Amino acid sequence: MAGKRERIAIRRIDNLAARQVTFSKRRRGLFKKAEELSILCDAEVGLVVFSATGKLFHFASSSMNQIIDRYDCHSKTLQKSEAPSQLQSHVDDSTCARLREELAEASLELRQLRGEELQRLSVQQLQELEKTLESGLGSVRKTKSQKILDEINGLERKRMQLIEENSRLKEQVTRMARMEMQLGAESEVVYEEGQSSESVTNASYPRPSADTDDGGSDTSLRLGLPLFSSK
Amino acid sequence: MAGKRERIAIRRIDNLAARQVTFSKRRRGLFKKAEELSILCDAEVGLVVFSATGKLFHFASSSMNQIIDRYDCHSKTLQKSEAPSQLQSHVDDSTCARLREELAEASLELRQLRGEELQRLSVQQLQELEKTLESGLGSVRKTKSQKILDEINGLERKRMQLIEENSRLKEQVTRMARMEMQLGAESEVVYEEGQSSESVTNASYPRPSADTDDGGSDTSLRLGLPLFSSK
DNA sequence: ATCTATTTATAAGG
DNA sequence: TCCTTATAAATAGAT
Repeated sequence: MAGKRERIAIRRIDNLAARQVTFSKRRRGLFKKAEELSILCDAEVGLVVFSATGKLFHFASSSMNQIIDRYDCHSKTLQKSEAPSQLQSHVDDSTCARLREELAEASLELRQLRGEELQRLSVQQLQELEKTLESGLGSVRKTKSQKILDEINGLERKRMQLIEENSRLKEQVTRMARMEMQLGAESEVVYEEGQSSESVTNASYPRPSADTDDGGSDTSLRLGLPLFSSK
Repeated sequence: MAGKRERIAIRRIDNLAARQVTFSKRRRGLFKKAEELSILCDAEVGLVVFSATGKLFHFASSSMNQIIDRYDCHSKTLQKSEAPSQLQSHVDDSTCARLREELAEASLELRQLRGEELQRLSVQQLQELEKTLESGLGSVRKTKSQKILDEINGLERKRMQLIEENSRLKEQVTRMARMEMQLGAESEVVYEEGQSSESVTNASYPRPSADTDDGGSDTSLRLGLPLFSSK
């Protein structure tokens, strides 16, 4: 009886009648969902649709003008020092429009690089996009590896410095212990000795020499884990 | 294991967390459907959503400004005489500055996705960039494959149509040749015969019937070669 | 974010 | 356009 429904590809429907039928069905669905979103989630939603034949359909959870204004000024974060001189600010109506265009274009490119809105692109364009992404990915991975190696080397260097400092300290402790020993008969005071050669604490004995650690001894570098995620 | 789903009433969701979760889910769905409608039905679609927290989300099949302009035109019905007062231009410097900022930001992001200016990024940020690129690349490849298959199918269909037309033409030629033969004694004129069944030219013999090719017989589809570059 | 049971949207056909 | 039905897609609720 009824149609065996099939999945359809998202590309322009060639048959005019079918396109119009689909347009009304999906338009209704879209407007319904727009309204539901605004109600369920307390969001402000504005939706404008022009059919291929030029007919206008629109929905606004509040008023369309209000939404358009809010969209236009979205981050007019500035109360700003209003220079009320209309002479100056009027210069750039067209500049503004051009900026908007450029921004729209850049945003589209960004979305496409992120894998969105690809349907209208030709195979040729997709090919270019793919090449761009591959090359970008290559650079990113190379840079990341380099940075990771740098950080590892940095850590290694610090570790070495600490080991050195550590032995110096141990030597010093030993020397002092010997001195105490010689005076021991008089004062009966003995210092404890011994620490694993790997553990370093900021012992409160007088510092043996100048600070050999340039830029503070912060050894907790934050790596963007997990390292080496995949190939 | 998973939730027994229940139908929900369409009214504001009271629980904040639930409202936010629903917002992101439904927002994605709505935007997807908006894009699909614009592509499937060749419609111009503009969608603006402000979350309850004031965040802006938007989609435009062409450019939002264009859509807003077209919307304004329709709703006003009035071309009207421009009030030439300087108060007219409501786009001020702060908007312009904001646009410039956004554009700069978008440009930087674009360059970084393309693998430039990565040095100042942390390993963490590079990691994120890498993930974004990988996912974008996946989408692009998927879309490209689909388009290539579409084009192949289209070509195959056209080829079939041409083969059919070809046989019709050959038949016609044969028929005409026979007729000439019968008249041959008188006029001594003979038409040549024969073409490989694969080759089709626009023979200048009278066309056998109406044009069966809707939308022109352009069979030279441009594929973005090389196809199937890599996985 | 991920998973499923369910609801919802919708393609195909009258 | 509306109706019907089978099926694809979205998503509520839970993890």
